[in-house]
Amino acid sequence: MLTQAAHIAPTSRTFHPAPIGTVPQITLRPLNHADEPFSQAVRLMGACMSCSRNVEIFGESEPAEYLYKVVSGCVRTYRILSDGRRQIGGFYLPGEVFGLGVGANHAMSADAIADSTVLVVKRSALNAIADRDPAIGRELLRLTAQELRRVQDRILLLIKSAQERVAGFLLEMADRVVADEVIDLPMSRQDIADYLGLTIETVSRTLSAFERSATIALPTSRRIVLRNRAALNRMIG
Amino acid sequence: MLTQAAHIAPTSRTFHPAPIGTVPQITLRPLNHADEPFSQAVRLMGACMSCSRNVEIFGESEPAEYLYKVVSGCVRTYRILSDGRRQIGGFYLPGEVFGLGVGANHAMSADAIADSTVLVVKRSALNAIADRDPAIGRELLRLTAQELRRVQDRILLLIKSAQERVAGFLLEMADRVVADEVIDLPMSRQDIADYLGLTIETVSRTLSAFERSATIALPTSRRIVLRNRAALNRMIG
DNA sequence: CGTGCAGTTGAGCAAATTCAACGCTTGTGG
DNA sequence: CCACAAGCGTTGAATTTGCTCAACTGCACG
Repeated sequence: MLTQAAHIAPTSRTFHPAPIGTVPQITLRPLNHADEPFSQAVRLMGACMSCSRNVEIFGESEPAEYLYKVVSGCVRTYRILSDGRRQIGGFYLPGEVFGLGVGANHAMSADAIADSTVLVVKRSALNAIADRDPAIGRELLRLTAQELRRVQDRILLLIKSAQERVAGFLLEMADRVVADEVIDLPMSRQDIADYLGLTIETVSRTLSAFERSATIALPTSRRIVLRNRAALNRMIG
Repeated sequence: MLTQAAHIAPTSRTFHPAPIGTVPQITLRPLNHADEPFSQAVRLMGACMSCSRNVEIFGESEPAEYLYKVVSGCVRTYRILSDGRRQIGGFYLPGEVFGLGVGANHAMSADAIADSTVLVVKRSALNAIADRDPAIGRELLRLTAQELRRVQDRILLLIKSAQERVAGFLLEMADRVVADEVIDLPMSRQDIADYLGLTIETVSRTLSAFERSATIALPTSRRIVLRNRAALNRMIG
């Protein structure tokens, strides 16, 4: 009886990773660990594709044939509950991998929050070379364990008060985008609310309270300036 | 500003997996997948140890040298927040593996809820043979991904109402213990509360309400009889 | 028999949700 | 170009939920 999922944009389910031909404006930026066997394999075997805002990348319980790496933009994973509530599994920024987890089917749906480009690589191909090169398997395991760790950290957030959740969210985002003081959020208030298990109103009120106490500034609703990071750190305990 | 961690038993930090000599009453029961390379390796290379109630198995941020598999009893993992609150990461029943996740150090502490026996296997040994046998690596990945999935499912619980959380917990436990109607919980109300991000009073009240509505019966406080599983399923949506 | 621990229950309170209204920006069509 | 609708975000008031504090029960153990 919490968030009311609100307005899920009618994502066009037309997109599928199969058509390799759709190579868009490839922004070849320096990928991190670009020289490792895993990243190498992803770059060699992966197809680069672009998807615009609100376009679905894969759907819950669809066969999980591919692994994805964000090149630019931002992707969210989510589940819709039967009563319409939505839970966001995570936000994925450039350089981050999503679609992890074994089992035949995806546990969540994924779509682009902003216009994005994504590297797509066939899971079976990755597994095949993992059998020959242990480094690939280790990297897959490392990524999965890192994702596990991140989700565990979020559980820690979800048992806390609204103020602590929002503070924790801001610090997490500041940590993940290179920006150190000014954060440009790619996601809406509704996304943040569904990520933190709060309502959009509570998120908004909490941010306003932070602004009143000079902890942050809100030049625009999506741009957040951390004025007093120490105060935020104190909140999350 | 939620749960108040309450009464963490003074776990004796004396225990460490190193002393292999401490082989206790080894209950050799049929392990699941006992013939697979992974389980085989764990059985061959693992040391069986017993630990009694409230004895710590490993501590948060200790070096993660070992992997553990519950043989009998029940283990919980947890983190203590700076303000004293406790978050339980998970309960591990016989046959289940804990201590997963890479990185040099553990993300959580672990201790025995009831007198337990646990198989302990050196991570480095497992990694060494994983480089030669891809099946080991795959199984490690599978277990980590399964753990990830379980944690994601719990996030879905944590964004819901107290009633939904408790109902979800009961159904999860019913699913994991072989018992189909009568569940004997190994954990206290405080453990359940810290697992679900609720207070002990709310858990107790919710269970009482379930009993009044004839959804469950409570012969003793730790024994729960599911009288109307459909009603519980309806609650979790 | 008293002490301590685990669990239950009640009353009051604080926090977050719900419902509702409003402001701002954007895009669209006349 | 303006009017208007739609989407997003903010704010206020009333309500609900779950927490805090406190008392009380049953049980095990010395």
